[in-house]
Amino acid sequence: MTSKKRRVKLEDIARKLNISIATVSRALDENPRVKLSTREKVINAAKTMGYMPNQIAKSLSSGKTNIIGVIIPRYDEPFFIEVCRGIDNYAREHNYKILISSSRNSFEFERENLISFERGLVDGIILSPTHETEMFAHIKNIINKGIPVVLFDNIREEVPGADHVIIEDDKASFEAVEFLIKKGKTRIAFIGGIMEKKVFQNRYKGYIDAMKKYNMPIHDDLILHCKSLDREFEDVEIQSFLKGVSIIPDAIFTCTDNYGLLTMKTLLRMGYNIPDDVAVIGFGDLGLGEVFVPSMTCIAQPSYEMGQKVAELLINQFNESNDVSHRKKVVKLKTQLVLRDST
Amino acid sequence: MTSKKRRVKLEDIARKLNISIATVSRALDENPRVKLSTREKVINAAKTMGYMPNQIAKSLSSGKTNIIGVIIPRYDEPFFIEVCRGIDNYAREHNYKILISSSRNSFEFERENLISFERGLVDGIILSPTHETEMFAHIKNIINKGIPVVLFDNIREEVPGADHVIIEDDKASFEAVEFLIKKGKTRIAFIGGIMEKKVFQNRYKGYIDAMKKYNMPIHDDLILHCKSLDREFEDVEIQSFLKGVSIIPDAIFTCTDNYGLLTMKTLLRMGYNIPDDVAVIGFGDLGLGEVFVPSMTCIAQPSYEMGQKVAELLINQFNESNDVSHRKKVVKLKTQLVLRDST
DNA sequence: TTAAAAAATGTAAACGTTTGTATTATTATA
DNA sequence: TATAATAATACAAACGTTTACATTTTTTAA
Repeated sequence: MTSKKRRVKLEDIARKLNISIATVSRALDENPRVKLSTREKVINAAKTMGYMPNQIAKSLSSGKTNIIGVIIPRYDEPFFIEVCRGIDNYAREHNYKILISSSRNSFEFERENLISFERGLVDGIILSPTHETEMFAHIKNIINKGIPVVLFDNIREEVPGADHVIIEDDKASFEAVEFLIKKGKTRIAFIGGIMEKKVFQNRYKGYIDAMKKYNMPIHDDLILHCKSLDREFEDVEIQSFLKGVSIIPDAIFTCTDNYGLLTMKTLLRMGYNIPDDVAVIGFGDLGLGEVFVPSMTCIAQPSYEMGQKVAELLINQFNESNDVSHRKKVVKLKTQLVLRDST
Repeated sequence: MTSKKRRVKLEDIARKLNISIATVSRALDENPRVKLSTREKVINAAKTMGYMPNQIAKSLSSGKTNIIGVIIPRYDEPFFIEVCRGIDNYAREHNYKILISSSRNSFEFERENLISFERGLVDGIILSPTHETEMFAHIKNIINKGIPVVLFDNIREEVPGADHVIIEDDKASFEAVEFLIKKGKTRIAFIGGIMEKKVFQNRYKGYIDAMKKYNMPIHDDLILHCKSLDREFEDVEIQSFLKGVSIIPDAIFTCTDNYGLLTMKTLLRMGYNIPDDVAVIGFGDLGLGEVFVPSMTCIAQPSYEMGQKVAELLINQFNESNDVSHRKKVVKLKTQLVLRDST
């Protein structure tokens, strides 16, 4: 039990059975070209000797690693985790593993991650660009090298040769705001995120569109574009917004579950009643909205399904001919307004 | 732009510059054995030709993949994500990537994942065993093959040859319950998880120890071992527990943030005042406790640090001599009781 | 019982690196 | 200016597979 236990490899089995490596390899593959009795001998020997194929050698030989690279802007956002869960699930069913890395909301990290994926470790890449990502050269580069790419969530610009999966953000928030208006709310505030993010642009657009359509006055005072990329500062920002607002809103449409929860928290602490004084809507619906008291009305985003879809598109690319020319599918996923006590 | 763009490899550079592959390889390594002028030529050529090293070939040749395999019981638990974030962070700083997979709370999946990691894809493994994991043969097996292993969180049995990182669960919950007692609470309920999980055993132990030490009556009626492994059913279980309880508790010690939040939610809906009627403590402190109204007192677990520690131990193992004999460090991390409005 | 066909196995190149050792080119030394 | 020492480079094996093609063995048919 002390010794240098070398991995057993095909050669060892071959030597033991006095046959060639090729035959061993084929036997373990259940290749009918090798006689049944030999196959059985090999499989037995492999088992008793504790053979485990070397994935790296396999990959080098086959040119496939069966690994999918995933780049998300951050880990501490349930949305991304949920998407990853969806990816993982679909991928595993199709015999792929996923290698996740975070770009930490930084374009530079995103680029680095992408480059590190260029080294042949992954068969394809799933990427959710950061808000800083304005240039797409690094992505196009990867695609030009023939590596399949699927983008999701925050897509500022369609990248030729990649597939895209997005949510109908504008439509979703339009509907949410419309719902508030129809409830009779007239002073509807908006809390969104950095406008560098396409998703926040779209959610803002939906808000504005709905307000305009119903001829509601739009007060700049009632609009906050949260700049923080960090839980703690989001809280600070929202608090000071709510405390400093000149007109008291009777509803607040919020672009994130977390914004929604923070908003409700602050409102409650300030002594407002939800939903009677102020109604609140969140975006995402990743579990917490249901637990809060009062529970939070949310736009439910199909995050898990998004992950599955994204993985499906990528794996389809693997199986397509390498004809890059006519890819670029854009899949839009639908949301749903889930009504709860906060409205 | 149509064509089969083959990856450029060392050979291509070598041919172009009319030198040997070995020299190219060494030049790119900045190996002083190759003349400075040659090095520069090679590096330039590599850049202009768009050379990217092939990670797989490198790994095969070097016997190192620089990938760490991580197995967690589930994705949708902020604790595990936070640990992964810690691992990822430390790993990246030391030039490792992480490959996460979920055992989905199933021993069988855990085993499968472990086996798939035996195929040489990862240099070492970080594992948090599921509650179903009673046998450790599969882990010992891996260790016997010389693959470094670090275990964390839910460790039922110390595995020789592996490092362990745990939290002082019993101590933490003892302190929390003691705190409640000193606050004058007398009917302290306990809500924990499946007793197959060591962490829940320990947290229960801490509760019992504290109650005994202060001669508090222990009512079985006030104790719930939640069996669900699923958010939705946790809610159902806790609700029916709270609604069916014969004595109204004046405090509830809870073994999870989520249990705590669900408890608070149900109590509030039932019309109780927190903390005046009932105080509540959660375990974990992964962000939500702060947002809830009232905010939740929690035992703060150093999850991120746990991840870092675990990664550190693994990477240390990589650098040690392969002398398996005297490994098996057990690192215990401290918790902290964070006081908020729910107590 | 032998030639042809089919089945089983073997040989060797390939995947893209790294690296120990051998070889060649350059410089220093006498 | 020949030679020893050193610097620079090249050769080839190794990492553990897969697989096209070659070879050997077995079976079939005449």
